Amino acid sequence: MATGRTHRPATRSRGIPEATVARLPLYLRALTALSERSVPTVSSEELAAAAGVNSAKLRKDFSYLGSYGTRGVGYDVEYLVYQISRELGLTQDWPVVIVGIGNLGAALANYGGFASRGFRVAALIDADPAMAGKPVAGIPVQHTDELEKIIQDNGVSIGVIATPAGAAQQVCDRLVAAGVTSILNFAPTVLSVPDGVDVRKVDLSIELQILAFHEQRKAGEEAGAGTAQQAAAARSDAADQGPDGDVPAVMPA
Amino acid sequence: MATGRTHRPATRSRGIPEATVARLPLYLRALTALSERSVPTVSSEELAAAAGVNSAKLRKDFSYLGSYGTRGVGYDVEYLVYQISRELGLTQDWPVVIVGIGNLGAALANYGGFASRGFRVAALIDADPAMAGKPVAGIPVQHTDELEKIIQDNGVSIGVIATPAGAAQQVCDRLVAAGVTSILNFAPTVLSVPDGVDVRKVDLSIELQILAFHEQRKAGEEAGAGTAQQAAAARSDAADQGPDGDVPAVMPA
DNA sequence: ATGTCTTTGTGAACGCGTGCACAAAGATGG
DNA sequence: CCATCTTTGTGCACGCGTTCACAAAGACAT
Repeated sequence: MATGRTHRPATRSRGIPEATVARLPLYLRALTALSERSVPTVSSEELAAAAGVNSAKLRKDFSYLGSYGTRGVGYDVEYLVYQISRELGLTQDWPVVIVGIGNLGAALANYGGFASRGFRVAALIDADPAMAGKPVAGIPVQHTDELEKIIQDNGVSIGVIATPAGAAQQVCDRLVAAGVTSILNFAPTVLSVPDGVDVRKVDLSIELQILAFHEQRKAGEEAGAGTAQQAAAARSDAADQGPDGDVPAVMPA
Repeated sequence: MATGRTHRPATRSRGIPEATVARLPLYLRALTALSERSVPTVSSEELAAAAGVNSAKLRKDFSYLGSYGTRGVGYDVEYLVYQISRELGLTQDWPVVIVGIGNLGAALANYGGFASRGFRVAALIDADPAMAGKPVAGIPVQHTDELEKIIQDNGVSIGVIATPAGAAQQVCDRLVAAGVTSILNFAPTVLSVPDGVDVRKVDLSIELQILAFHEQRKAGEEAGAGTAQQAAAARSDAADQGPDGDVPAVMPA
């Protein structure tokens, strides 16, 4: 998972476990798809399959929200969509600012998934004066000097940081000081924030490294057991070392 | 955290817990920074602070790798950088393909964090014939027809999917069939893959929804207890409803 | 050599999350 | 109204991950 929770150790928020909260958006997506196909009801088994989870887990997750199902029938799709939306706070409008309009920031601004669920890009902010006024995704970029004013005028409580790592903590501090209490961080840094502020991070590099670990392990197992050579054979230059073999100390920067 | 593990239920890979693997890149980043500042050794306490984790957790994590510390002194930075790099498989080259060169795909291609740790963008692939040959981040985009050939010629085992949701499963199937065994999925879909293939997903929309949940909870608590009005007051139009109040059924699409 | 001080490595307890398996609930048909 | 069948909701047990707390290990000074 490309995400990590910081702070809020594992406090059940009003009885709903954190792990369940993280799955609600998944259920909601599957349910929305069913709703668009005008499917009236769905069983836990079907919905679980669509969301890629265990059906018992799904039922237990829903049980935290209340008893919204009908035994022998399943769940009412529309009703469940509404209940989950409400639980996640998606029935209200969430203005969001994106700070750092580089390649990634621009991509995020253009991302459709933002607007679709109650999230509205209230402003794009960048430190480069040359960017100021230039429209990205139809929204003019504003300079960092305006940050505090933008946050306050728009009542923004969610900020997205897409700056270089070096600027992230500073931007974070300013966002928090201006009233932001939830931060989605794309910069490869550990942000420190005061109590009561939620930070979630998305880190491409970490995800790739985790994949590489498992990939290496697979390659090692293949080499160890005599089976399944095809993948190992296809790889050309992969420096066929054992998983534990001591290799010359060539380290990436 | 914008990531979720699919498959591989919780199998310790050669004794190293999954949770530990997910933190190793964090430690590595902190250690690399220390290394650049020529710091020779570091204590578990200092390093833990830099990585944003508990020091006991860090020590236990390192204990899975072996006994690399010196009691009374701490850990040798250079040695630890090397050991973790090796454990994560970063001492070898990992060619990666990015499929779907839209806004996000292009941003990923331009992302510096790729190249820095042994990951090399071997090819960019897009279904749009008009994109073919056009250079993005200095690499010419190739058409989807070439996918299988590219994978095999370059020995690619890690694929990044940045296509629209509708195309993701199909692209995934082709990647897997061609030999890819690790996938980083940015498309908002649940991918189904055969055993032995790892999928990690990065989903902006899910992260925002989780933040919204906690944000809503915070607002509710504030309203409930009579304290800390300043944040609630700053918010202008935020539809000041209780956390449980029944509201008119206005749902986002 | 001996004592002191720092810091690691880990045994043990605890809590969260997961999944099984089943009883309860309701729909449906006769 | 009763029997049957489907599907929910949940009690329970298990395992992973986290954290505490401390003994063991080594550095360093005397």
